[in-house]
Amino acid sequence: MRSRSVPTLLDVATEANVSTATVSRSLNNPDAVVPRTRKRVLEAVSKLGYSPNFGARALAARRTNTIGAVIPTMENAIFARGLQAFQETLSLGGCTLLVASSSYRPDVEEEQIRSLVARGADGLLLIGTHRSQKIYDFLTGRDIPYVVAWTYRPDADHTYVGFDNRGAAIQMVHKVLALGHRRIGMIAGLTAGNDRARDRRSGVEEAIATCDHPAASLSVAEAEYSYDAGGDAAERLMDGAERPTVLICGNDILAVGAIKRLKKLGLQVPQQVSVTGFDDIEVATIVEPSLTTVHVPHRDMGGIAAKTLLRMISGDAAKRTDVSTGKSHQLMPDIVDRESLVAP
Amino acid sequence: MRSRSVPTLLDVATEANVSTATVSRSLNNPDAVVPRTRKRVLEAVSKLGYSPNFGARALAARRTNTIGAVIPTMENAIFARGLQAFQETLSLGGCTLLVASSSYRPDVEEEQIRSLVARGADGLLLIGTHRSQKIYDFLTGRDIPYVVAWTYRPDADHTYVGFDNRGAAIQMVHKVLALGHRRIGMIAGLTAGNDRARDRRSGVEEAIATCDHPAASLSVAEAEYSYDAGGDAAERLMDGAERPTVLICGNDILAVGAIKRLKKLGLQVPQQVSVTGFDDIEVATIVEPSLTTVHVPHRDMGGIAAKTLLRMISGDAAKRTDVSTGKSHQLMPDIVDRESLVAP
DNA sequence: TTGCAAAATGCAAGCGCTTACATTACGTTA
DNA sequence: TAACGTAATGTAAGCGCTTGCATTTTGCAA
Repeated sequence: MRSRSVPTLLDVATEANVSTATVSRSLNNPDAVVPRTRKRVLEAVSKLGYSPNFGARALAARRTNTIGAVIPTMENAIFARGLQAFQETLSLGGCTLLVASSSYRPDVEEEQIRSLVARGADGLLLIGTHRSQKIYDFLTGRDIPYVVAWTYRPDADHTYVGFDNRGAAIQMVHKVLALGHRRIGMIAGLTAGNDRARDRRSGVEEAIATCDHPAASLSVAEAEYSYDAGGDAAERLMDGAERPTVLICGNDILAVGAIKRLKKLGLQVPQQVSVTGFDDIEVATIVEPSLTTVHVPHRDMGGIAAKTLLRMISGDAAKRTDVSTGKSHQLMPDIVDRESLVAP
Repeated sequence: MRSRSVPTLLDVATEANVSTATVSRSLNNPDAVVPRTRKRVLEAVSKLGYSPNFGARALAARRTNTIGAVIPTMENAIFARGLQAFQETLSLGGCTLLVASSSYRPDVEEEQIRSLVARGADGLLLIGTHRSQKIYDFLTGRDIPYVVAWTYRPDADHTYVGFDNRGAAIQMVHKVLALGHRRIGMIAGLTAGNDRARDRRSGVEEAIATCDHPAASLSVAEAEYSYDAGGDAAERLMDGAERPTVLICGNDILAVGAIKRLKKLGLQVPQQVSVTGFDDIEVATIVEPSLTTVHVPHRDMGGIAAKTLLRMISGDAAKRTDVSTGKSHQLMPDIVDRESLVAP
């Protein structure tokens, strides 16, 4: 039998014997109110257990100090880590982060984006470029700044904070080739609707097609993001006519799955087959042999994305989508040498 | 020079030549409107690219269909997995999930909880019980249902969806004792402000104190949630006067960190030292030797928590905090035997 | 003490939406 | 065809907050 309804600004005002305007100001712009009054207001606030209604505030103030992020899934360490940094930097800037995950489904992603915008997100963090133009138009039409992360493109279509997936893949191929490998297998992540996976795959394909080792051959298998799928793909590849001497993997999970399976099949890694990864998540150092992989500075990326977004939303509407305000930022991944890659 | 401002309900109404009430109804309660009208409205909506303002809606309707969750960190696989399932179930029930992370800081957590409530969360998912009574009062006073997850207690103070951390720890000790270990080391997670970690630690301590093996001894080290910290703690423990024959770890990350370090120090795992974990995250199967650990059904837990919350918020205000509506649910963890634990 | 500018506070108009209630349109029945 | 019940639509009052402008208070110089 409680349920005296939730206290509002007016209740606080009455309690403190001031107007609602003064209460509002004591809360949002303390300097505009004399200390004595402010103190009285704050007391009333805590006495009543008042806490402002966000929707009403957003409605009246037309600013929410909220940034939204839509990620494919929380179950992927690389997003988790980047987001954590993103959030930390954001809160330094006084912004709150709202996270939604799309399960890699474009329709869900679109819905989530709209939902975040409806909730008043002042800006958005998006993963990868691959989405319908309609969504970009929607965002632009509403003047909502966004940054595209985990990907970098030299074009000026969006504000990117990321790295060149394809370039890094090419680099890895060159390294593999230089060691003398010629029969190469690739376990790619699912490329449908995933530009990062696609860039990595096409980078590998291109690098091999255009290299000056005529003997170099490539066979590719795609696998969903799981250890088992990586293992299955590895098994399939090793069953092929041209048994590869190296397996280049689209991400560390696939690589680790591959290593485990190869060992189970009695193959020695890296003596008989080398394996490489991509992302450099922690498990890369846990698996044996430890994984030679492409290191991506996820935390830096999150931090820079946050700063970029903060800058973009603080600019006045006119400048929001301005190129100089939303300057893209390219991060440089590098290969970290561990044990899983050796000469054939 | 675009910036015709964002379309509102009124714009749509004008465009479709109806009242705002009709537009609102076509969107939220289609059956209340004749198909011909509805069609006209929907056309206007898509022509204008209208999308409702969430804050305004929440303000007027006093219901948001939103559930909030505050987790310690996104960088922990166990929360990520549970949350993913939580979200999936929630969206089946037509609810959206808002996630915030507290970095294990009580003050931040409180702030996040208030912020989620201010944002209109209809219900909350909280991790563990350890927080100031003030917060629970706040939630109760506002009639906001919440479930406490990742922990289960037989009391009726809250609605729990979780498991008995202490019980599981005790179980593990019995197993270790039964194998013949007597000099036991424990690497516990940081227990300050973390009831899960504390329960696991006290479970181990109690089980050893009350067992009927007078020779059994225990030394404990705490470590933050990282591989390195786990390794350091392992090293410290092995340097002690009574070198343990088994290391019981408060979570898998610590256990894996310990295994890696022990191997580096030239100790054979499990022949010279056994190691056990807690959580059963994927890396438990990657490390060598694979980890004997306590398996916790994280996904189930997320799903059940979501269903419980959904049930609680659909009840009318009077029943919300009713015991039968918010029935606690205890999940049963079990030990999965792998390679890292053998007789001394 | 008086007068005045500046600082502090109050007033009230919305922000975009939902919904109780009033009004209108429609299809039936006598 | 008239009268009436019902379904469809419209009207308008807020929901809780911010903020431009009006009003009051304050501090200080004369």
